Amino acid sequence: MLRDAIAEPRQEPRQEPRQEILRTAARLFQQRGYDATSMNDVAAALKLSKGGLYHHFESKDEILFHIMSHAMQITEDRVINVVRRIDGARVDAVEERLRTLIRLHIQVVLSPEDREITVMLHENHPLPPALRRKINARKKDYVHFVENLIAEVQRKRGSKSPVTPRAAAFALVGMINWIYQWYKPDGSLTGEALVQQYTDIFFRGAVG
Amino acid sequence: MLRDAIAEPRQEPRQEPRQEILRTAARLFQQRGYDATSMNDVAAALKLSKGGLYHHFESKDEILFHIMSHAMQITEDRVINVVRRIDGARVDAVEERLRTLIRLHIQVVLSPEDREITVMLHENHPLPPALRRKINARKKDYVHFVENLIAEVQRKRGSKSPVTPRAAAFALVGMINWIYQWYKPDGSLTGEALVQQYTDIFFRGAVG
Amino acid sequence: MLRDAIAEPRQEPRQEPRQEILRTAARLFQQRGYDATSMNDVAAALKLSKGGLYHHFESKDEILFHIMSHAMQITEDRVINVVRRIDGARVDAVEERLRTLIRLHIQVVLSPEDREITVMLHENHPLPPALRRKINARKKDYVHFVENLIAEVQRKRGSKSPVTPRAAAFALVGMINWIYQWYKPDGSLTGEALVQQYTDIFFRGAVG
Amino acid sequence: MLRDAIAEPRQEPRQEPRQEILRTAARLFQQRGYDATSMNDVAAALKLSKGGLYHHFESKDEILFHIMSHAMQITEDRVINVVRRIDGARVDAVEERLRTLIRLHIQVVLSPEDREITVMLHENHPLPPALRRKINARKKDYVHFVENLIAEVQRKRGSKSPVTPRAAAFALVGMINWIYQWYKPDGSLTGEALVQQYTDIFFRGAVG
DNA sequence: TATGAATGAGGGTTCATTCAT
DNA sequence: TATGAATGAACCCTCATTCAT
Repeated sequence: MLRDAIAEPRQEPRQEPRQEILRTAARLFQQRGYDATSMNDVAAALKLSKGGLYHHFESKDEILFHIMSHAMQITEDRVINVVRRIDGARVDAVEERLRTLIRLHIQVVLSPEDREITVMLHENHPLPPALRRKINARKKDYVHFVENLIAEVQRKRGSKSPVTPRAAAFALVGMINWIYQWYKPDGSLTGEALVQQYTDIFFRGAVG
Repeated sequence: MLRDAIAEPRQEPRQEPRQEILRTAARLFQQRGYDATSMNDVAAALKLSKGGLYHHFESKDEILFHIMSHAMQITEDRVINVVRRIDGARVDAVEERLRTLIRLHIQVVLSPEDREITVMLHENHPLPPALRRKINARKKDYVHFVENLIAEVQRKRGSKSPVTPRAAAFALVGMINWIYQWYKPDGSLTGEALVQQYTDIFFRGAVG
Repeated sequence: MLRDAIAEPRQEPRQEPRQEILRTAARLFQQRGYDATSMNDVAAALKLSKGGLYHHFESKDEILFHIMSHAMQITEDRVINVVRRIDGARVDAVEERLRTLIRLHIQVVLSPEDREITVMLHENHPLPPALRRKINARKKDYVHFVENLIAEVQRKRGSKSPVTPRAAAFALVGMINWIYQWYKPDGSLTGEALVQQYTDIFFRGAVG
Repeated sequence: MLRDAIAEPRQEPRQEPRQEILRTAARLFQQRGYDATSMNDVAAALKLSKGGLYHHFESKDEILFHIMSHAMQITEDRVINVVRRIDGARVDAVEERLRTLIRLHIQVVLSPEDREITVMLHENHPLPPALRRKINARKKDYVHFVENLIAEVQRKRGSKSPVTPRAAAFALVGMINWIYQWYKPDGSLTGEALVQQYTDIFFRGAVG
């Protein structure tokens, strides 16, 4: 133990090249699709040989899994953890939490540097079952978090809405996640406008 | 002989085999993903040789394209055309149109026998650009139809909502289309419940 | 016997469709090459189904063989038989025979309606050995005929040329057959000019 | 170890495998024809997997193109460049150039180790248009070289022959290139005899 | 005769992965 | 670590041929 710490200070593989591979692979997977992207493509984009790639990741599956894990991590860090930190003592804190979640979730989906999000949203099929289950569990946790938050807001508001938090959570997550299917950053709709629109729709309906 | 002559009055030029191929292919594409399904798989599922498959379709791409076209056709037939037929003279006809659209769109997405819908929603990447553009044009038309319908409802209601029909249309279509990603037919949420929940959310918000 | 002749007056397959198939196939084989032309291509060009084609010919090989046979027939009819008919009694008849052979052979190679010639010259490989041997025998006979003719001319002229009739025959046949590789009908060199040039070259050399 | 270090001073970046592939492929293409030779055949002859073959060449087309390029290179190196080096000052140098060209060209066609020559002469069809144009340009250059040489000889000789250098060049090239269609190395006609025969025919005619 | 459906073998090519160097 | 060569399975597709109708 001690010997290891001294004699081999850097036993674990360096993290930077792995990160760069994941970033590049995520970009390619997003642009062309996972199946249409070969390990050759990834290696070439990194100016690396195919063999070199396999020194960092055991398989293409593993790369996809790490991209998805990273995407979940980003979501948890930049949405859930931030929302959790909002002070619950204030009177309208709960509602602010929900509004913040909507805003942050949309920002994550729109963030152009986070290609892994789109990959996570789209590439469910190729992942081997065992790994898919892991990702799905985290996705489910996310929806649960949203569901609980919605329930809290309804409670705080004394809402008599027939809408169940569960369905509301799926609706919210669905309308936000679907954004990657149609949103063009150079279109007329800015990210901020989208946040306000979707917040309004979710809180007050679209035709009120 | 005579029996045949009576029972099968004429051997009309068979369009069926194409339909059966599309049905089977759609099922496999939905289950395993387009890229993960080989023409061999499709042929085997049809108890046909690979070569026999190519007697009916020129390429795997073409099959995918026809599946997607068919999915759009279903959507247009079973949602748009039905909605259009609702009598516009009645005082609340416009709102009923929108409610009907939500219901029918959800039913189409949930319909277990229409595998092509899911394929259309998911498999954008593999389609060659020229064919993809055709499908995308029809998808865009659909969203426009929804957008116009929402605008009408807002007008009829004298809505002062800051929500634009465009954003509302994307939100609605997104939350419905996303259903295929999580819905389990054997779960606790029935299709009809889902319709009511989503309608409420869209008309009055989720926490009102 | 008698019965046959009466009851089935046209026992043998009609010849016309076979001829048309051969003509069309020869054109396609010449344009695209034998291997690059599928039976489908041939059938389509004839506005015939693939199955229909096989009622007239047993195999693609057989078509190629008949094309080549026909090409040999043309050569024999339009070159050898004509040359043979030139009256041998006249004093310079032998030399005229050779000049005529050169002219007719070139005309056959250049004849735009006789696609089978080019096919015969080019497509040796695809023919099955047994059939190839048949064609090759006739090709050999042709060269022999040329060789004998050249020998006669040399004898009549009392030539002391060291050139053997055999080599001369190959040279003559080679330079004429090769024409299909480079000749463009719309170029500056007319067929008649080519005849005169090649005749001169063969009789008196190219730089005399 | 030490032995190795001495015997094989350095493992230079291997260009050999490509050369060996081209050599083997040329042999097979010549024997069976390009279309009748599969990549499997080539790989098997090299004791290589099909996939391994594609490590060195991108496509079958590319292999054919390189074979043909190499054939043209051989022709240019062993015929044109040698002929060009013949001293032009001597009085009969021009005629010697032409005689040398005939000899060297024939030797190239007869050379049993240069299979690519035959392939280049025969396999025009399979090459994609873009590549075919490149090869054809070099072929044309060759004929032009021959044409110019013939013109020079005629000039030097003060020839009054009606034979144009252009037609003479085609005739010469044709009769030589055609050799591959009939020549048997084990026949009675030696290469050297063939050279003398063809030279005589071309300079003085076959029946003079 | 003619058709259209079907077959089965094989075509060229791709690709994730392995491994000696 | 990194490379380049190699593998072997699979992929989409083509094609000569057959056969029931």
